Amino acid sequence: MSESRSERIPAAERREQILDAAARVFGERGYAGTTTDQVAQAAGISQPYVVRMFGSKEKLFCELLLRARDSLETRLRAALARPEVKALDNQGLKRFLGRAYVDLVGEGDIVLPLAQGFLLGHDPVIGRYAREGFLDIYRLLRDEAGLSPEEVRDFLAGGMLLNTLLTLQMTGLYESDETARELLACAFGEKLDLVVAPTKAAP
Amino acid sequence: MSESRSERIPAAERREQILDAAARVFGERGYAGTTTDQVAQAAGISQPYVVRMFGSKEKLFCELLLRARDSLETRLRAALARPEVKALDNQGLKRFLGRAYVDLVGEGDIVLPLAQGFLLGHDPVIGRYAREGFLDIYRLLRDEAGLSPEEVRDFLAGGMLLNTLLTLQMTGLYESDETARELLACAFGEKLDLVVAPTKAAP
DNA sequence: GTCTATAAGTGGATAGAC
DNA sequence: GTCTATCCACTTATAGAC
Repeated sequence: MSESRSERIPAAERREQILDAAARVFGERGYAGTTTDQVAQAAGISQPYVVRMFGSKEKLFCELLLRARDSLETRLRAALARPEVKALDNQGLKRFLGRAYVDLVGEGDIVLPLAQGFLLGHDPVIGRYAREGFLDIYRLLRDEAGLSPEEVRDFLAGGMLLNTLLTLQMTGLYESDETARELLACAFGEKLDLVVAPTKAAP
Repeated sequence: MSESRSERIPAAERREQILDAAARVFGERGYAGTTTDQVAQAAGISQPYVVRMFGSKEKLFCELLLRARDSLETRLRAALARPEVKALDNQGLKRFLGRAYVDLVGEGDIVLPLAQGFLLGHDPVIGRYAREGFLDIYRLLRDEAGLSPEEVRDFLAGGMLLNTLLTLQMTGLYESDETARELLACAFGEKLDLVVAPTKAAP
């Protein structure tokens, strides 16, 4: 049923598996709160292999940060390139990009490591990475989307709230707590079911 | 010059000292990223004493969460009780409360543990505390301040952005990075100098 | 490409002296 | 009220076999 030794798989592919697993675990438990062994178990391999593949826990996390930032930037640029956006004013554009962000969030745990990274300002290496990533997104929204600083601020603020609700696992209270339900509905809007009833596509 | 053994001080007072120190350290490094020894050093006492005083690291952190929530609620209620607020519409009220929040943030590191707690949704005990605290604030803003769910959402979103900029230590880039300067100015507004040039009052 | 074994270090908590 | 000493569990990382 379960094999104690993993199938032999090309390194590049295994690397992606580990990154996926790591994004989930780090996204949920944070950098310091996650052990390399938890990542290994989530990826179905041994702990030393995780370390060997990325050199260190820190490097693995930085990799995650880069990946999350790239996904986000790619997604935002794709949204900006759509024809509908021509017809939108900045207010409408902000909403449109906001929906694109929620879509990305709902698709998996790619962005939560970013949210966790934002708490690591004190760390000499990860902190620098995280600040750079944050400012990159800021500039993208300002220069490529053409939003004013205030509009960018409001967009980012909304994103931070969504991140917080997710890492708080407020979504778990949706059924049982009326206040939570109201807040979640208001924050996620029409995209609510992406986070309260995460659809696992059939394989 | 420095005494290796601390002065003998009443427990209640020592308790406050430890809580202050712990708020700083936990606020900066997060729950898992902080050791009880770091707290002890910040408070100028021995590590076992910290544990003994609060029973465990977890209980100490929960205490911090409660304290931060109380401070925040007290501050918001005080703001709501001021005479000027009568003349404000909801938009103005939101801004007024926002300034009250920044004041509290600028006064010390009382609220950052809250921000760190919001990342601990996965933890069975701390997660519950943090969610409850978050919903408490939500209800206060909705029921006592009379804001609509959307207005509360926007207020909270703004707060989450401020928290993020703080824990990211973006303020450290104020001098050197133009983008960071623009973003910080936009996010903190007139209260900017509370966070970029923290004034330590002379004793 | 992947594992087992393990070294080396760290951290929370307890016991007991003063 | 506060410390020193210390235990034990856990964690990252390395070595080396297969």
